[in-house]
Amino acid sequence: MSQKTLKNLFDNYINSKTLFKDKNALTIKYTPDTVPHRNDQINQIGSILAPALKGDRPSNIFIYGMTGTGKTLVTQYVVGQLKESAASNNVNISLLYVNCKMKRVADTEYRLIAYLAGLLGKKVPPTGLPTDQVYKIFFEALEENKGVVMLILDEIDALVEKVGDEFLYTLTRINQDTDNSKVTIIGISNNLSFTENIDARVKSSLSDEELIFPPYNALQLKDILSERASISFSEDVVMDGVIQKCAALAAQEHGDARRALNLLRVAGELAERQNMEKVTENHVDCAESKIDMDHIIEAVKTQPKQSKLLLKAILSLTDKASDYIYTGDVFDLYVTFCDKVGLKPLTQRRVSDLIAELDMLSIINTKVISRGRHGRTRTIRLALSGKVYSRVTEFLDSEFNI
DNA sequence: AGTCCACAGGAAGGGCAGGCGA
DNA sequence: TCGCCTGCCCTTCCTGTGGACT
Repeated sequence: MSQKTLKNLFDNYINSKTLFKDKNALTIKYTPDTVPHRNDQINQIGSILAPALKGDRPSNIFIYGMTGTGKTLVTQYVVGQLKESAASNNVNISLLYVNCKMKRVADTEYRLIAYLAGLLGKKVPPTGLPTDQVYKIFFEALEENKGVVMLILDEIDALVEKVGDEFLYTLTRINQDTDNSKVTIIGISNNLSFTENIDARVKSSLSDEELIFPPYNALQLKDILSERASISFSEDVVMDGVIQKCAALAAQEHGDARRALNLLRVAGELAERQNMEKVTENHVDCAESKIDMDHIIEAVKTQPKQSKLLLKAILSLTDKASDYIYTGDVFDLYVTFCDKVGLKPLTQRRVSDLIAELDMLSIINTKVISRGRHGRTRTIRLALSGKVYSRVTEFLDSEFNI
C-alpha cells in the first residue's frame, strides 16, 4: 500500500459514517441499568445481603453457572445498589472484588491475599514475604475497617484447581479469628461440580446460601441483545434477523450472553470496516469464525517457545499421517526439532504436561488409550481446520526456520 | 492367567529471579 | 551483603494401568 492510499484510507475512515453510537454497551465491562430475566436471582441475593444495611454480617453465598449467564453482572449490580443504599443511610460497606483468574494479579494464594490487602489500602510487595505475614497484613486491614466487608471471589474454581482449597479455609475463619471485622464471602464459580472437590468444613461455611444461574434461552438472549443494540448502534443499522441469529448461535453454546454480545459487536465492526451501512446476517457468520480464529491464534502466539516447537512437531506429523499420532512419535520429532533450532529439549514428563496444556486450549484433542502390548499412550489430533490451520502453520513457519 | 509395553501422571525437590528485613 | 521467603519451570523418580500378546 502506498503512503498516499494509506492517507486516503484514514481520510475515508474519518469521513465514513460510524455504525456505532456507543460500542461500550456491547462489552463485558458495561453495567446496564437493568438486568433482564434475572429478577429472581437479584431478589434472592438482595434479601440475603440486606442485613448488611443494619451492620450485621450477611451469610456467605455461593453462585454457580456457566459462562455468560450473568453471575458477575448480577452480583455487581446488587452489591452496587446495596452500597448506594448503605451510603444514604450512613452505613459503611466495603466491596472487594477479585477475579481469581487474573494472571499475575490473583492467580496464586499469595497474590490473591496481597491484592485484597491492596484493595483495603495496605501495600504488600508482589513477592518476598512469607504467606502468613501477608495474611496478617490483610487481617489487620480488615480489623481497621469498620463495617461489613463483601469479598467477591469471581472464578474461584480456577484458583482452587490451581492452588488447592487451603486459602478458602483461612478466609472462612476470618470472622472467628478477628474481633471487629464482618466479612461476607461471595464465591462465583463457572464449574457446577466445584464444591464436590473441596474440604467439607470449607464447603459448609462457604455455601450458607447457594444459587444456580440457569443458561439463557434464545428468546431471553434476544431481549438482552435488543436492549444493548439500541444503546450501542445508530438507528436502523442492524438488519432484521441479525439479533435473532446472534441469539440463536449463543443459545446453542449453553446460552452464553457474553458470546452473543461479542458476536454482535464483531459483526458490527466487520460491517463498519467494509464501509457498509447495515449489519447483516452474513456479518454474523463472519464474526463467528473470526472470534474462534482470533482466540486460537492468540493462544498459539502467547505460548512459550518450547510449546510452539512442540506444536510444530504435532503439525508436521499430522501432515503426514491421516490418522492419530502418539505421544512417543511427537516427542521424538520434537527432540530433533530442538536439535535443529539449538534449543535444549525438555524431558518427556514435561512434554506430556505441555501436550495436556495444548489440549486444554482446544488447539489439539487428546485421549488416553491403551494399545495393549504397545503400551498406554495418548492419541493426539489437531483441533484446527481450514483458515485457522493455515494461519497457525504460517505463524509457526515464520517463527522457526526448519 | 499372567506378562509386559509405553506411556500417564503424582510427588518431591532443584534452581532461578525477585523481593524482604537486618 | 546475607539469609530467608515467594512463585515458576523444570527434572527425577516413581507407581499405576488397559489390553494385546504368550
